[in-house]
Amino acid sequence: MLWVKLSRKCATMAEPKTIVNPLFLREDDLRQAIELLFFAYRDFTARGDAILARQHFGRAHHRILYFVGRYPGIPVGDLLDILNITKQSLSRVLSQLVREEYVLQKPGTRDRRQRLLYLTDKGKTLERELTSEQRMRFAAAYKDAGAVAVEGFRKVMLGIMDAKARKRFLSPFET
Amino acid sequence: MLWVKLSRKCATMAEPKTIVNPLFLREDDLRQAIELLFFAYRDFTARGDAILARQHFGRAHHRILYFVGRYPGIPVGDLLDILNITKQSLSRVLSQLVREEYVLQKPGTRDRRQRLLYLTDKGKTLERELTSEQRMRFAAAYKDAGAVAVEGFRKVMLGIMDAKARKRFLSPFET
DNA sequence: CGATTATGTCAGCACTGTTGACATAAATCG
DNA sequence: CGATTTATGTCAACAGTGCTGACATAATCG
Repeated sequence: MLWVKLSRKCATMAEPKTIVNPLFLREDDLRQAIELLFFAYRDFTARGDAILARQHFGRAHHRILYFVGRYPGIPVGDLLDILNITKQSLSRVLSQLVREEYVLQKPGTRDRRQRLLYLTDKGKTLERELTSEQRMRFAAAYKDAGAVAVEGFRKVMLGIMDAKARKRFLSPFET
Repeated sequence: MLWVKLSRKCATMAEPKTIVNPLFLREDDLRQAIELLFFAYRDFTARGDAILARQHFGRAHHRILYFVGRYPGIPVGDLLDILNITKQSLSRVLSQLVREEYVLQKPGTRDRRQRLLYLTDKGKTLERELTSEQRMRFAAAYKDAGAVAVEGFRKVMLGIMDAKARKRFLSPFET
């Protein structure tokens, strides 16, 4: 549309970056960082949302499928910690996934209060469909960017996360 | 909570990268990438959401304030392009911001159909409060990660974005 | 002038997150 | 054992955000 006019105003957005002093972070660099994250996340999630809409599902369904697939047998409480939402929010979506047989619940053996979560075959299929698009996206981006860039990406993302999440990410065996 | 137990199960997440199978490594790297983006975005937006909740606002309000602050005088259509939402979705939030005097609308001079958007002082204040937290987050992350990592982050994020958005980001003068 | 464009609005629906209240079963502690 | 805590679930209400569909106005354009 009026992207040309708009673009004139954001000329600084794409000026050649010859980063001289990393400690002197310009306002514009930080704005650009915010926008990179915004646009990347926006496009990263867009196709998954479209797939989910077919099933009358939303992004929350994908998140559950993803993390249950990632940690088969995960208790509900751990999932809540990962997602940082209330049990009521989780319950609505999770019970739907259980009812429609994407997710299976088994009582815990050590602690029989727990409901351990597993993907059914149906759940695995949908999870794969959703996540594979995102993996391909990262595979392409990683390949284009190169190993050094990937390590840089990792560092910056870890720096953006809260200390708690970063700690978990880096030393999962820690109490 | 049960993070210890969970952690046992996600051992692959942080195991030293000495595993031989290259296919497994690749899969795991990509999963890790997805999770880095998820956790970073989750924590990146959390504090802003809390601030917005005070004003009975949501993330959409922040996005409008942000981009109007970024491109003063932006027409509504351009904002729609940036946000990738429908005019109805935008309108609900934008008219609220206009009504409560965070955003000012002026008819365009060249094209009087357009409503050019500007932040009021009130809007600037709130935008600054919201964005400054995010800028500080990136400032700290960038500082810790170093210049090389920042460039890597940029590359990967650009690779994740859709080609259209990447093009705009990289060559804003292009038609 | 007729068609298109920029913008707005009303209505309805769906997903997702919140708070508050209440409930059950199992583990834990004194 | 009995009291308490923990893990989980559920009902209800409310708010924010995105969508579709339909309709409206004013300005621009050919």
